[in-house]
Parts: sequence; structure tokens; C-alpha cells
Amino acid sequence: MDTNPINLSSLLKEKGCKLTPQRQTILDIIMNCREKHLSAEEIHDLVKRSNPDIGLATVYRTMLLFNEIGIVHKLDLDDGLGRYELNRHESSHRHHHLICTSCNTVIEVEQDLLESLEQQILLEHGFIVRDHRVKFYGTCSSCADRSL
Amino acid sequence: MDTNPINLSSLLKEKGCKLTPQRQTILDIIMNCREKHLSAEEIHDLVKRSNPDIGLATVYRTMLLFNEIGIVHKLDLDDGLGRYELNRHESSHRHHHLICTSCNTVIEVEQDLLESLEQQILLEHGFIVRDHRVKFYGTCSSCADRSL
DNA sequence: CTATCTGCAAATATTTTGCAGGTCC
DNA sequence: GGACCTGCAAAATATTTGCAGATAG
Repeated sequence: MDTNPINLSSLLKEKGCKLTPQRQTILDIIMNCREKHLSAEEIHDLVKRSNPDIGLATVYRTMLLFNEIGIVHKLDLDDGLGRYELNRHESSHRHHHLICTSCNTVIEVEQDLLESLEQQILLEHGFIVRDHRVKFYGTCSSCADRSL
Repeated sequence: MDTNPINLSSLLKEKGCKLTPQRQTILDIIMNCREKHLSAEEIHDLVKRSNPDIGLATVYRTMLLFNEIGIVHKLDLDDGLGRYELNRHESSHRHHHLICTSCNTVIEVEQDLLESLEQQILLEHGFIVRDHRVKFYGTCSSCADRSL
């Protein structure tokens, strides 16, 4: 597992923002929960263990900022809350989420495989794709086994 | 353009639900705005023209029901509201949305082209895909032209 | 020193729910 | 007639904002 490869300080400086202990703590938390898709409230709960004085509003403001800087991505897992995950890739090559409609587990898939579709979209619509979000709904292998 | 191919009455009967004027009015509205991705509030505004007494709560309850029956699909266009579109296909073959990050236009693409990815997901993860949601972010042709 | 940040509380915004009365079948 | 539905208002939820004081650089 890699240690912090993110130079928070310089990323913030580019934007004219300051490196505060709150922001560092929040980054540490989400670095330690890379696979977790945490909501703002969940991040807040975890962050309070290190620093009980951090407010929920600060978490929201920080996630907004981290999203702009590209440190995290906001995602929607259909439970009515915004959720965030660390942005592990430089490019628009992004993994996909498999959502099991039986047990609600979220599995990640690393393949992208959307190049040909994106190429076709460019040719037929003149639309230049720079990013995408893909969710698959279905039945995970454990649930499929269980229902045999 | 096809006229109402949806037999609302029998779909509702299957679920033990009743056909009320409110539900019929709401269906009529969304049939006439097939390409629109309306929010609950927008549907409510339109519906009130025919029947000013319909409440917003009824719209929410009806969209929940229509979503269960499969008449509509809820979607998330990243503006913080739930939006709905008519479900035009029987199968899980679904169109995709192109969201222009310059002008916020939403364009629809009819190609699916996810079969090979879904096949690969089944082989590698044993996950049976039954439905998917795909959003592409980028620049539409008008915006691309404008910035030349 | 000062622009930026923070915590708190209040404000917003969206969606859900309880209930008393109304209506489809 | 009775289960189901509706409108209204209130509640619940999620997120944003205003502000006075604190702090990074």
C-alpha cells in the first residue's frame, strides 16, 4: 500500500488555499478508507476521533474543495447521500461500480473498456468525452449462489 | 410519435393500486415530455395546469410508484434533484446521457454497446448485470465549435 | 497583518410522513 | 363499503450559508 503521494500543500497553494490541520486530518482519513465511499457524515464521525472539534460544515466545505482539486470524486450510490472516493487515476480512465440489488454491496471493477463507445460518440455526435460514470446493477456472485 | 402505449390501469391493478385522475394526469404530462428529464417540482408545475389541486407529495408518491412499475426511471444529473424519464425500453438496453460541462445540455445516445463489458464482468466477477446507468461528461459539438 | 478558514447555528432545499377526509372499484 | 389515495402541514434529511472569532503564511 502506498503512503501519501498527494502533496496537499502545493495543490492547495495553486488555488490560493491554506493547509489547515482540519484539511490534513480529513485527507488522512479518506486515504485510510480508500475503498469505502464515505458520506460527509461518515467522514465527520471518523475525523472527530482525531479532532473532536471539527464541524460537519467544514467536512462539506473540504469535500467540495477536494473535489475541485481532483483529490476525490463525488458519487451517487442511490441512497440519497453524496459519497466520496479517492481519485486514484490521473486520467479519465475510471473504474466502475457494481451494485448488487440483493445485498447492496458495491464492488469495484478496474476495467474501463469504454474507449470504443466514446469513439463512436465523438464520431456520431461530435461530443468530446472527458469523463464518465458507470454503474451496473445486478446480482453479485454470493447472492447468485445463495439463490440456487 | 406513438400515442399512449401504456395501459396504466392494468399495470396498477397488478400491484393492487387504483387508477386515479391524478395518476393519469401525471402520466400524460411525462408522456408529453419524453425527452425532458423532469424533476418532481417541474412535473408538479406542469400538472397543476390541468389540475391545480394536485399536491407535490402526490407527485413524489406517484413517481415512486411509476418507478417501481417500470414506467419511469429515476436519474441523477448532478444538480441535487431527482429527475425522471419515461422508460422507453423493455429490456436493460438503455440509452446513455452526455452531459456538456460547458453549457449543461444533456444529450441522449441510443447505442448501448456495453455487452462486452458486461460479459467480462460476469466472467471475472460472477456478477450478473441486469441494468446500468452511464453518464459521459465532456464538451458538446456546439461548445467545441464556439471555442475554436 | 490580512485573506482565508473554522465552528456554530440558522437557513435552504428536497423528499417523506401522519392524518383526516375523499374516492375508486 | 372498504381499501386505497389525496392534500395539507409538519417532519425528516441533507447540504449550504452568515458571521464572529481564529489562524496560516
